[in-house]
Amino acid sequence: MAAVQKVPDIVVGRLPVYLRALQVMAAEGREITSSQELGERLGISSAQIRKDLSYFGTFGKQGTGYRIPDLIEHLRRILKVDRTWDMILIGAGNLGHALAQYQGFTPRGFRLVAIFDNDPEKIGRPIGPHVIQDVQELPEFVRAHRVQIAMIAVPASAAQQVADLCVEAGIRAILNYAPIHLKVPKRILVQYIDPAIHLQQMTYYLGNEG
Amino acid sequence: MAAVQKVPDIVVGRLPVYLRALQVMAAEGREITSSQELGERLGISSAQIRKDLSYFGTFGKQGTGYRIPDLIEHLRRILKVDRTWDMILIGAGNLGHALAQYQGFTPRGFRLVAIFDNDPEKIGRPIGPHVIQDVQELPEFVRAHRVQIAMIAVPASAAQQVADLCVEAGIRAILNYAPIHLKVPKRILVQYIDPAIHLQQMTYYLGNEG
DNA sequence: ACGTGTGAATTAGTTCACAGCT
DNA sequence: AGCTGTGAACTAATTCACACGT
Repeated sequence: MAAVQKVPDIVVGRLPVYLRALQVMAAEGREITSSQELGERLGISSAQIRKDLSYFGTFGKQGTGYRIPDLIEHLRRILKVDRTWDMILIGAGNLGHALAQYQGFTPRGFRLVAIFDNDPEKIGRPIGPHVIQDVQELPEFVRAHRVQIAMIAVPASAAQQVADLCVEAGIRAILNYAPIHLKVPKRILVQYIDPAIHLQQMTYYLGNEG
Repeated sequence: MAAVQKVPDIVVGRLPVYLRALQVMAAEGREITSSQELGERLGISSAQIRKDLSYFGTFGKQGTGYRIPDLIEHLRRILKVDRTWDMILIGAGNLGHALAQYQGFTPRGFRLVAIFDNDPEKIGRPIGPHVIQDVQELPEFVRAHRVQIAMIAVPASAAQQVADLCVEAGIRAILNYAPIHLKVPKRILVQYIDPAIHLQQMTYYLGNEG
């Protein structure tokens, strides 16, 4: 069955996790896997994996399982990472530097094409292959290069303003590292990364001994 | 009603988000809010917020709403961040440096107490107030200081090994930045941060024009 | 004999809607 | 008049379990 019905967000959210695990298996030289094996690796039920995949098609072979390279290709196509997406980064602090140097984007479908900051001390300095640009140049850059994805790594106090600028410039998806909820039009996709949120989720379950 | 029934994980996962938003409001000088206002800020229904809070007690006043400082205190107590948790960091690369310098942990209940790496070039070097220690010293340090939380910021190839070492040393909660799923005993809490996963979730929804 | 794909059954999560307090 | 807290109603997600193809 093709993806005619709307796929639940929660299912879409698991696909990249499946893809990552499959790529690990491929790197191990594995050719075939099963929903059961994949589920065991990820702590997910095999039924869940089969059901999730069934929203998009039928990729396995009964009695055998899934050919890893094939399933990887299908997932890459479904997630649209069978191409490379340009991204910009705003914020050239410690986190910005780490993101700028991160080698993990390229093999997974993403490429950083520009870094912006508003600090005159930083503008013009190199980070890896890039030079920090004035955030004022962001709108023109985004329009000229048709960039759709931005990563925001500025302080909380500046994040909303930067987000507004991005949206105005035509950015359609934001990965926000600032610890605030962004107010953006519904059409804009936003994902949040905030380590303290994850840590606080865990401390709830940690005993009081600490 | 007190937290007698088991609280769903998904509810626990939202509490830190509520807390963060309330702290923003408090910083704005606000004293009172309502489930409706909070929900609008976060894109969540007011009923959801009231229901979530009802797992833990009744914190609001009918006709009025919630006193922000009080609700913050309740959430901090519920999440056990009304104290400071010691954390260690393994991996002193770009990301490790960013995490080591991050000012956002302290105000939210966390304190980095040690940084480890296995690279002889890095061991002994300072990062902010810390000195990078040999990962060999990790077990003794964790035991001596009763550290319960570790952040893993090493390459994927080393992450499982580091996680095993942490678990063996007595770590109970792991925030893993390496792009692999960790195999750990069920009693260990693990949270994952992987920007590519978030990006791939968004590209699913982005049109094909890019 | 094995593992997929999938309706059906079950469980979990969200929203409704309103009594009750301020 | 306004907003909480919460059972009840509803919707969503997960798991079950098995027919079917290899």
